[in-house]
Amino acid sequence: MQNQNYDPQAIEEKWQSHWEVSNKFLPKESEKKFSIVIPPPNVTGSLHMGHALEHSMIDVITRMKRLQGYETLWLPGTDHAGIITQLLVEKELEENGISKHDLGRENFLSKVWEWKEKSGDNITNQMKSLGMSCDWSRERFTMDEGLSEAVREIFISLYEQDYIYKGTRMVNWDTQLKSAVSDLEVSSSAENGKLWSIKYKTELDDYIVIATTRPETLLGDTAVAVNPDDKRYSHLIGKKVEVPIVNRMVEVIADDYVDPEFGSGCVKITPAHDFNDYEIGLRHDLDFVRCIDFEGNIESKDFIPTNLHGLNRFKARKEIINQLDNENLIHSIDDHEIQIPRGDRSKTILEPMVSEQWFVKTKDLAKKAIDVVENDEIKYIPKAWEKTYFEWMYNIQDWCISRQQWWGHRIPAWYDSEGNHYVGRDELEVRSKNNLSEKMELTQDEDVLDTWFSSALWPFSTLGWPNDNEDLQKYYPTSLLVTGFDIIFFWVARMIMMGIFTMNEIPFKDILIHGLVRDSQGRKMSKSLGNTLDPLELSKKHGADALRFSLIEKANPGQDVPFDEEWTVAAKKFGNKVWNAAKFVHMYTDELDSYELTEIKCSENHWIINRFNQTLEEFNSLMVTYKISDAYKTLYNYLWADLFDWYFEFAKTLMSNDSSKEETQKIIRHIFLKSLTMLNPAMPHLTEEIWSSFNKENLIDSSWPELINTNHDDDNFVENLKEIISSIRNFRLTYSIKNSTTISLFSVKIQEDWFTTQLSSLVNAHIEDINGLNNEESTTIFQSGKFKFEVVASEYFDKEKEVNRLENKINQLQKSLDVSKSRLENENFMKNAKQELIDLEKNNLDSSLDEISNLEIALNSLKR
RNA sequence: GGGCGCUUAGCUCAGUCCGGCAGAGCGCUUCCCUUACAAGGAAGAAGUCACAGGUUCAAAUCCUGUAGCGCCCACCA
Repeated sequence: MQNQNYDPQAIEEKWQSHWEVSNKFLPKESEKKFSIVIPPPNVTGSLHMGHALEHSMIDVITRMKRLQGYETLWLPGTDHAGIITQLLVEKELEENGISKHDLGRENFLSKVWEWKEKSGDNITNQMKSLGMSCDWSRERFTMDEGLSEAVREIFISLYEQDYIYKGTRMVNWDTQLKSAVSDLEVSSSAENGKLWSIKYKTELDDYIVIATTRPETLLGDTAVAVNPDDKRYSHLIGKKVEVPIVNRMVEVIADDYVDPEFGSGCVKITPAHDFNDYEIGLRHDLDFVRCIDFEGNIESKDFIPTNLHGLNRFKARKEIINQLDNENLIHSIDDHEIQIPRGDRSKTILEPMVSEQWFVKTKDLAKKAIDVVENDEIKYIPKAWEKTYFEWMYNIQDWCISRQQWWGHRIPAWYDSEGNHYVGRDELEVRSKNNLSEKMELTQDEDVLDTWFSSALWPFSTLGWPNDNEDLQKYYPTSLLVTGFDIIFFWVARMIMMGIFTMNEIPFKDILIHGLVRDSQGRKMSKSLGNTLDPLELSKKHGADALRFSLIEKANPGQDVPFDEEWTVAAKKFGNKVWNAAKFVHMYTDELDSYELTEIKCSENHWIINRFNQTLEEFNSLMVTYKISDAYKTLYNYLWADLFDWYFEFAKTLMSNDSSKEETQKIIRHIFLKSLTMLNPAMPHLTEEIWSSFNKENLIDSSWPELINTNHDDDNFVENLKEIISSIRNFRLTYSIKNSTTISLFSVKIQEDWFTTQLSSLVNAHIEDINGLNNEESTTIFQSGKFKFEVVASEYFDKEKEVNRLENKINQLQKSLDVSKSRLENENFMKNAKQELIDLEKNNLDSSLDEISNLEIALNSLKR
């Protein structure tokens, strides 16, 4: 027997440890497989609302599949999150006055590992406390031995098949991290800046004006470009101009890139510090003169005035402007909105920098990854995201995978003293493969790989690749990926490419894209706005089940979730309702020895079975398209309105009668427990606890409901009954007739027994034959379908008010009647509409006419 | 500059693919402590389906355009 009150805290931890200890989350052998890998959270992070949403969605699907008899694996794990984690540890060290260079690489890394060990369990424990049904025995970490081996193997085979190359390229350089970052890790924002127009002397003893937003880069100018069709400057093409301050003579070149309409139509070209200029530099074979170093300071080179040496690039800008001004070389200064590229992690302004990096050639890999989505082997849900995916994939750039960091997978490449590189599993292998003498000194590449490189391997590396094992056979490709749209490029696209490259098979079939959790006003949750909510706190306050349900109830594909704590409060009330419903079922049914269903006779029981079946069917079909929110809203409405509000009341009547008692006891118990099973994936603790008060085995080991056989068509009689009950209750309210007052209802003929029994018991009425009614009495009428009841006016109500009520009712019916009438009289409608629809209108016409005429009779009797 | 999405009740959203009398939850109003549940029950009120045209017997739904909001991508110095 269950406790008196619903207390989530009292039951949730108990079941979490029970499930885990008794290995309930391990896959159970079955023909049908369902596997999913978690989008690995950062190992040092803690759970936020986005995680809670994502994990709740995954867990609902996972638990449903488990109940449906699939061999179900949800594989958890965490990501080493290279840059963020390193920054975090560096920051902590700095607070103690230690820099990572003081420690050196080895010592620093052991500090990071310490940190990882310390906080690594944090997020998994938080997941456990929300009841996530991951197979924790298979938990992985992107830097553990197996996954590191996978990274090495794939780096090597990509390299050997020419998909990885090392090259000197223009990259986005983060001067704080002192590392290259990929194009994707750059966010541009429009900011107010200046456009400086600067005079460059020409060899014709004249000057031209060039416009720039970054005057400090003129130190590295190696050309000035104009549009080839620009008549104003055609005489200068091929001539020299002098770059101020460094007094370098550079050529005026013609390039289509230059827009003659913008600024003066002349552009300074700095091939070493601008992406466009870099391209132009390549096209025109210009010199690449670096004038800013990797820390963002001006280089101390001979051609640069010494007062600028080592100066930070922004200070240098001021200094250069001053100097130009002194030399009278500033033509004008205008306000100008500029796009400032910042690093996602450090938030500092990035510097385009030419440097030597490792790249993945993506064109061919992307081609295959596009094909599998185009031919529907992989489906995005919602489908609209496929367009975004295609757009990026068609224009994909080579992927810069090296990072000048310490925390991460070190690049498996070694250099000899001449700078030649050799790729291999380790130094020994490199030597033997390349016939290098043992005397030759080799040093390993200092850099590590982009974190997303190891994440891209996640769907198979976590299953044990490169070892060909049972898990890989069974669970690859995985069934589903649930993730946010913000990492489609970072992660999803790359997993598809790497999955196909490595396994020759797609990594997952469906990609379910969820939305963002926002605050109740629809704003993004952010620390700076102070509108973040802590899922753990919410769970503590209202229960994990309530938190899960409040998220699930809003979680349709692609849909943002505007979250309000009220939703969680409401979900807890729902849990309480279910709890009390369970008590009710116990109270009325525990006395039976067997709950085996037998023949079903009662209309109300047929009705609830039909409602259950409809709900189950709708739920199942919504879940096929991952409309989790709609599925659970459907279940919620059915449970609360149909089962608890209506059916439980009907059942009380049925169970007070010996002839229908046992049948109803069986049905109510059966339906309740089946419905509870459907709720289980969303509210696992509550349902498991309730289940345990009815059954010996666990709900998690039970199975998903099937449709219940009923030989009875769904007639409308119970709906008629509900309608009449509602209108009589309305009638009571209108005339303040106390519930304790028994109303006398007169029926034309004594209606079916079950109907009148329910009616009289639910609205406290006494039902009599119409013959007992004095013809002179004014009456009012309640009708639905074939069921009709009259009530004597003088006993209960005010005639005038009732005339009003009836007239309103007639008006309503009349409107509907008019619609049907006009349609049926419309030749074109009769010609074109489906027969079904015509029949529907005819039926409506008939029933409306009938009801109206009955209401009019009552109306007349009142007006007498 | 390109691309995508959204606009339906006070709030959050279904419904739009495939046209057939506008739906749900929350909130709101009134009544009710009736032995599962007041964390509850009952009954209500509430919408020019953003706007303007068009197609159709029939449009929230299809077509064209407009406006507002949001997001993504992009090198105009």
